[in-house]
Amino acid sequence: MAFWLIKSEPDAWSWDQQVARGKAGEPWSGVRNHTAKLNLMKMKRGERAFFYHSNVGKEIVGICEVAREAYPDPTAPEGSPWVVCDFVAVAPLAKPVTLEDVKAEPKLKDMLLINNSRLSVQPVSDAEWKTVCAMGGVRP
DNA sequence: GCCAACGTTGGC
DNA sequence: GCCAACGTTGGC
Repeated sequence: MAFWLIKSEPDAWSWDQQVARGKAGEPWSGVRNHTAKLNLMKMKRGERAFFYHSNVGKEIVGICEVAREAYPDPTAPEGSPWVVCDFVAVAPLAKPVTLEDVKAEPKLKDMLLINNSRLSVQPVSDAEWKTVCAMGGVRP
């Protein structure tokens, strides 16, 4: 069971919009980076990911779940290598965990959110998952 | 609005 | 295959 973090600018696609999609879920389209793509391809149905608002807010706002494993990105040209997974919203954090909070917590010093801030789909370790959940006031 | 980090492109 | 130039992301 792996854990992940996915980023979106709320101006483009926000947590509220994700919640509004309900069980139908939403394809995570637009990834055009090979490292991020590889992470999408590793995701298994039922695995969970933090939903992070980049640029505006700069905080982890919720938890979502992989509803459909990687398949070709419908927004990419035919024959291109890009893929999407579908995600459904599971629960909001009782208290969003900001980038500042993450930086201030020594246990989270190795998070890619800090060390590779441009990667839009990243793995999260078990320990990091538990720590962020505790800070956010939700069950891991 | 600026700039650092990173990825991609193209000349050699 | 190297590296300079350029574009994009995202924090500040």
